[in-house]
Amino acid sequence: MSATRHALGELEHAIMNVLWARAPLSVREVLARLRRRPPPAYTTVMTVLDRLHAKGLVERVKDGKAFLYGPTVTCDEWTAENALRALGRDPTTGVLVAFLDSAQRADSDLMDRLERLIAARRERGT
Amino acid sequence: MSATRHALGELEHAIMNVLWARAPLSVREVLARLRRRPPPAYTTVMTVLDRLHAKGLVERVKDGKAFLYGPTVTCDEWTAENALRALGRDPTTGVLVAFLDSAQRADSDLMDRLERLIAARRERGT
DNA sequence: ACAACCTACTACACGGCGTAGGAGTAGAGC
DNA sequence: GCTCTACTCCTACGCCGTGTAGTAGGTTGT
Repeated sequence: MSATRHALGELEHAIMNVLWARAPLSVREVLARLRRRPPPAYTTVMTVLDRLHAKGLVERVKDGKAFLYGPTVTCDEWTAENALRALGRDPTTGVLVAFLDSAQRADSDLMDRLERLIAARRERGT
Repeated sequence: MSATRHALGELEHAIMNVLWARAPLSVREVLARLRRRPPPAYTTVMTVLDRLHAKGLVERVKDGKAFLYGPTVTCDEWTAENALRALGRDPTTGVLVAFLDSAQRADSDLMDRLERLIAARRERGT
């Protein structure tokens, strides 16, 4: 069941997006930047931030009487790790082939970009 | 808004693994091949197969009085599509870089294998 | 001291998943 | 033909995660 331990809900993800766009932010600032109608209650945002904090996805520091919240991982890292986790550890060749198949279908440039990034990385040494 | 929320539960995944290993199978055969203690009830397996069928992940055909169940996608396709979905559509360069970072950390060969597969695919045309 | 603002604790609804019982049904053996 | 049996279908319940929020209680400035 913990296979999806890292799946976020919709509001959780929206809040992470706010924090990824600009951090650190107070609860009130997060609430203000959420574009949802109707806007959730202050305490709703609070609760979700608490849960994200419990999951280790956000950290918080006291600023006066309020907390400021910020992400502990970048959006890119988070996204990439999720994708890698989805691939499973020690992916078989079959999985990788299917991955490239899907990638090419979805975005014909994706493979090129991957190839260039791998090449560039190799030039930089390891 | 999880129309495309394809996260499977633990039992669901275990059953998919059974079907991926050998299909088509009847409910009883799936049950027999599940290595769980205590073994779930026959109807539990039935219910889960029903749900997987409703999700479009398995198909079934009548065989006498029983149904035979088989996966509609291969394990590789399923895994690869999940990974690609996790990357998001139109992944930024930052995401791809982070993906390669994670990949290299997790499995130092992974990038090499990806590179070779991309090269091979390019040689085959397209 | 009071008002405004913040956090912490608690709660409830809802949906997905694991779990399974009981009803219904159709073929198999007597 | 009638029962036995195996299978499916329908229904249900508990748990947990998530969205949602109220209330209580603390702190700070006026």
